[in-house]
Parts: sequence; C-alpha cells; structure tokens
Amino acid sequence: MTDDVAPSPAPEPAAAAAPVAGYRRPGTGRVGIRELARALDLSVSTVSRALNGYADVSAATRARVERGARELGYAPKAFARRLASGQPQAVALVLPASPDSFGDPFFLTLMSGLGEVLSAAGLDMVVSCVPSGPAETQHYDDLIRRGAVDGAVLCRMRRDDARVRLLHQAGLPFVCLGSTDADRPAARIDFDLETGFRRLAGRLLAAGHTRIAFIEPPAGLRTGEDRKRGVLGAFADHHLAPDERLFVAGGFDTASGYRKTRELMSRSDPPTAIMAANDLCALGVLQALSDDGLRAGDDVAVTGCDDIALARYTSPALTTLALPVAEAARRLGAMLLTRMRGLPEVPPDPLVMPVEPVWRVSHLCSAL
Amino acid sequence: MTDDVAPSPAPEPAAAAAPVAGYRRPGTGRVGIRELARALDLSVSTVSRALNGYADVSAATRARVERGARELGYAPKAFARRLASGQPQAVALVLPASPDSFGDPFFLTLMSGLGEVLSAAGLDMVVSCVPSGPAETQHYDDLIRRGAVDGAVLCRMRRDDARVRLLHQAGLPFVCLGSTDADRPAARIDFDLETGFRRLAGRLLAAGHTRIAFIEPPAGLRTGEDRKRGVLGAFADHHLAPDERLFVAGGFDTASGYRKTRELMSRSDPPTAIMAANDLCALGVLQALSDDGLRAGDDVAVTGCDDIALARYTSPALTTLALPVAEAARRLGAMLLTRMRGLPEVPPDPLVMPVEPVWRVSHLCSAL
DNA sequence: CAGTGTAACAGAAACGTTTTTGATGCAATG
DNA sequence: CATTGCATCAAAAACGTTTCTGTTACACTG
Repeated sequence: MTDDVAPSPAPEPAAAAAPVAGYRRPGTGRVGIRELARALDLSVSTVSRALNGYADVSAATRARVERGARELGYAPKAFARRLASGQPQAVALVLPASPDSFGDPFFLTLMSGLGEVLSAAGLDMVVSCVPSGPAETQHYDDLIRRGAVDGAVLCRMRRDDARVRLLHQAGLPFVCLGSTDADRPAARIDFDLETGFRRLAGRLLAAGHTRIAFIEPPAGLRTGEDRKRGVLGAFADHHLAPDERLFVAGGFDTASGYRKTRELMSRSDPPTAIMAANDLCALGVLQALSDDGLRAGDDVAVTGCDDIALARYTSPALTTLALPVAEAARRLGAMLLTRMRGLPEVPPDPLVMPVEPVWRVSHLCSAL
Repeated sequence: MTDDVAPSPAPEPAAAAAPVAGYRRPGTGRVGIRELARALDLSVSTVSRALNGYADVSAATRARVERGARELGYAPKAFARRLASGQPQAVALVLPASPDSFGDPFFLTLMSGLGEVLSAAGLDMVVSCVPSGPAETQHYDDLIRRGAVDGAVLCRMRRDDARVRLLHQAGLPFVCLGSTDADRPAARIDFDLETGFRRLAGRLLAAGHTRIAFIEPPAGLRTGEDRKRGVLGAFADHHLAPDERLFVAGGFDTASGYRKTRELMSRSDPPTAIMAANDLCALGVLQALSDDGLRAGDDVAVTGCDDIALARYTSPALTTLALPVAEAARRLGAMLLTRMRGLPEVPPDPLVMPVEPVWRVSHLCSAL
C-alpha cells in the first residue's frame, strides 16, 4: 500500500557519487536571508522580524530591509518557512478524475475562484486528479502524512464520506462544497439545488407535463439526492405522483444523457419532459432527441443544471439553473482561510447559496 | 510590486502571545523520523538511509524499517526533505485565467495527464490560474523565488515568450506545450496543427469551397500562427489564393465564434465554409448559423479543433481535429521529470505529435 | 598476528527559515 | 545616582529531514 517511501532502490551512487550536472541544487547561488542580512549589515533575525512585521524593529530599519529584499529579489523559501514556523503554505484540491467529469467547466471555475483567494493569501494550491473512491481517501492520507498541505477543499461529497472522517481525525482544516452525512459537522457551502430542481420541475408541471423524466447524477452523491428531492417536492406541490420509472440512473456526462434519452424515448410511453443531471448531460439529451427527429423545446421539454458557458448556444438554448460557483469558490476559500488560521473556531457554518433558473427555450413544449 | 513579504503588519501578538487554539502546529503529535527511529531502536540516520534505498543498510534492517514506517504511518515530510536534500517536490502549472478558456476541457485533460505521471513520481502539482500577460511572468517569478516549485509546465506559448526567458535565467527545469521563439531552445511538445488545418482546409477546397473563413485564435499565440499557416498552405496546394478578409481575429471561446459568424454571414459576400479556432469556438459558429436559419453541414461547412467530448453531440456532429492531449500531457510530464533529474542533459527534444481529422458531418455542404 | 578492508550502523552538521532568549544603550523614574 | 523601562537589535536554538564523517566489529589478507 504505502510503499512510496522507497522511491528508487538505487544503492546510492546517484545520490552520493556525483553531484549530477545540469540540475543545480536549489538555493545555490540564489540569495537567502543570510545574504540579505550580510548585505544590509544586520542580523538574520532582525531581517526576518522586519519582513514578518514584528514590532521591535525600527521603521527605518524595516524600510531598509524591505528595499533590500526587493532589490536583491529575495523572498523567504516556502519550505524553510513551513519547517521553522509551521505556518500553512499550501492547500489541497482533489478533483474527480472520472471520465464523466472531464471537461466539466464546473471544476475549472471552482479551481479558478479558489486559486484567486488562496494565492492572495500567499497559499499555493496543490491539485491532483484522482478517481473517486478508496484511492481518493488514500491520496488525502498521503498528502497529509507527507505534510504537503495544510488544508483541503473537498467536492463531490458523498453521504458518509470517508474523506471527512479522515480529515477530521488528522486534524486538518478543510471545507466542503456540498453537504455530507459524516457524524461530525464540517464547514461547507451548498447550492440549493433542491429548490432549484423544484422550481424547474414546478414549471414543467404547471405547463401540463406529467410524464417528467429525470436523468439522475451518479449514485452516492449527496447532490443527486438533493436534486431528486426537489423534483419529488414539485410533484407533491402539485398533488401529483411521479412515474418513478422515468427516474433513471445517469451521470454528469454528455454520453449518459444521450444514452438514457434514447432509451427513454424508445419506451412505449415516453416522457414529455426530460430533466438532465446537469448541462453536460443535457447536451446529450438534446442531441439524442435531435437524432430521433424530435425537437427539444417543442416536442419535448428539456432542462439542465449549471448554466455552463455554452448552454446559451445550444439549439434550442438550454433552460438551466445558474449556480454562483465562482462566488461559492471564493467564499469557500475564505472559509478555509479562517479555519486554517484557527481564528475564532468558527462554527461549522453551512452556507446555502441560492440557485437561479434561467428560462431559455428548451423547457418549452408546444406539443402538450 | 513585491510587497508580499510582509503579510500582516501585526506587531507580534498573534505570533507570540497565545498559541492560537484550534490549529495544532503541524507535526505536533504526529510521528516523525525521530519517533520511528526510537521505536525501532535505531539511529535517525539509519532509518533515513534505509527508507531512501542506500546500500549500507542490511536487508533485514531495511525491511524492519519499512514495516515500522507502514505501521506507524510515517512518511517523510516533504518540506523538510526539500530543505535538507534539495530534491524536487513540486512543479508548477499555470493556467490561463482568461474567461475565454474557462471551461475549456483541453486544460482539464492536460492537468489530469500531467498529474498522473507527476504524482507517480512523487511530485505535487501546484496549479494557479493567472491571466496571460505580465502578471503571469510575475507569478512564475514569485513561485521560483519562494522556492515553491522545482519545475514548471508552460502552455499557451507566445512567440518571444517572457516566461521562457525567466525560467532559463532562473535555471528552473521546464517544458512547454507548444513552441516559442525565445532565443534559447526549450524542451517541448507540439501538436502538428499546421498539417491538421491544412488537411481540413484541403478537404474543403477539394469539395469546391473557395470562400473559406477562418476565425483565428487570440493574437500572439504561436499555435494561432501554425493553424493559419496550415490554411494558407492548403490554398497554395490547390493553387488558389484565399480571400484574407475572411480571416478574422477571434478567440477560443464560444462567444467569439458566435459573434464572428454573425458578422461574417451578414456580409454581402459571405463564406461558404467557416473554420473555427477550436471546438468551443465552433459551437458558437454552429449556433449563429442556426440562428440565421442556416444549416451547418448543409448550407455552410464548419470545422473545429480539439475533438472535445461533446463535438460528437452537436448538430450536426462537428468535424474537427483530434489531438492526443492526454498522451501529450503524459509525455510532457515525463520530459519534465528527466530534466528535473538533470539526467543526461537531454537535448531540447522538440516532439511534434500528429493530429487526426475526425470527419463527421459539419464539414459537408450540399449547397455547393 | 598486525594490518587492511568492509559491512552496518551512529553522531553530528548541514539546509533556510522563525522564534526564543539575551544583550545593549538610553531615557525616564524614584 | 541607582533603577526601571523601553526600543532596538543579535545570538542561538529550534523545525524534520538528509548527508557527511566517523566508529565498531569482524573477516580476511600477507
């Protein structure tokens, strides 16, 4: 399992024999705090304290140090600082590497928003792509034991998520995008997808649809349950009972949207509306309908979720839910920062962010 | 500019006053090499040498150490190891944060492939999203000076790329996805987009198109020049001269594809074929045509580039170029590894990877 | 048998910071 | 005037590894 400790059983020649050419030992020749101190005729400790904003260094000296650092291009080495002070330097973001999320713009937006606030705080973001499942937890464990990161961001939450337990017991600060069932509460941000899907489905029901299909997200994901609860809620609102045979297991990818739609529409009693797990999935739905000679937004109503950039460019333009993911990412980052600084032991603040339907064309259905 | 050295001018209370609760100093309580050594009744140095595969430790001892490490869940702290040995621990990947590349699956695939081989080698991947331009170079500079990374991967190459000069002079190993003009050669992998676009355009010309529009990538990118050269080459192959007024500046995003197409098609002498900068852009083209009541693959021929997952789900299915980007990412990672290990001072191996047209439907045009 | 070589380990010095503790000079205090 | 307090700086001890330099015991050589 964890045999990563002995990377290469090379006896020792590569290490001790020759100082391999081509790769200069890092730090060599570059300016460290020692050189800076010497250049300024100050002690190392004073330079350090000046740069770190301690009070017992005169304004004049501080200015001189800062100027010197700028001129010599000095910045404290992150690893040394981490070793000496224990101050956090990096956080982990582990993305699902499942093929179904490849190319999901969602994660790029998440990453970008996160990176924005983290890098503003001087933290690096270590990202890795690992398939969901045990390997994922294993990967977190490795990151922690190696001390590679001082905090983590989780997404694609599952109920009773093993990662949450691991991070809790390791004592590593972390935040989640999405909720989980793990016994101990975790700081998180959630999109109110239940309400979102309820509104989407509500509108479809109000328009007279009764045979509404729902292509569900991959099993085990909390967000999948939320969405389904929303759809069911809408039926309840309208005092109607859904045909649950039209709720099929799907995924977040275009292919599954396509496949499931072909299957649904070939039934003897096909749906008049199809709600896709997300936009990527909805693209597959649109395509499948088109291949069947049907027109979305006319013969069949279709909805998505996420409002990715190209949702407005599909034909017909996709009705979907707009998620404030960039904003959520920034706030997630901020939440993580306060937890890492261990400030006022923030209560696990579950923040639910609203979700807004974007009524374009695809949800219409003149055939009804 | 570089005032990031004094993060918070807090006098020193937060630092010296109270050992803020909630955040346990990392390493505290966790097992270090010292604890492991004590538990095994060995010296620290022997444990280290055992784990690092040195020869002067008996097989029995080595096994005992490895077992102990596994049982106690010990892994050497990356930052301490980095400090003591200078062995590389992380590489940088800086993604363009321009809105036009948000959601481009290309980068997720790149990241995933890279991460795969890097993490197999025990390296972490530090990624950041920074808008192209001076800020980007600045960001690399910061990463280097802070010693946050020991290598870098560049993409979105520009001619005379400032990043290349910076990394060269900093002596940091790096590889590029795409070629550049910087005086000193750099290890890189390139997609043969010139040939790819030549074949795409060639087929269009062979089909009788003469008024071929080309929505170019953002200016300044090497890959843009390559693609254009390919298109021009095809015209030359057919002893024809293009109408260069149909070559318009565009971008890698859906919106610019849409906008430029509306503009092109509203001209008095519209094109009969439109070659988009990439697939995302082509989606905009398809949509614009559809909104104009035209049918791609029938009234107008359309091509893309990248073969993203949903290219096969557009209507009509998008003809495009398939790039082996996952494979390229893995090989880029491998190239970077050998350079970081400084092995046999590999010659800057420019590797050009072939690109394959995927003839679906959108390039057809019965109207001709 | 003195000497040499070697296998296997231990001790201690790095690595580049931060932080703790101490020292100095000088002004204000009693 | 002796003391206290303060402002400013310096010295040295961490931090958790790796690596350099010994050291020991033992088998071998001549």
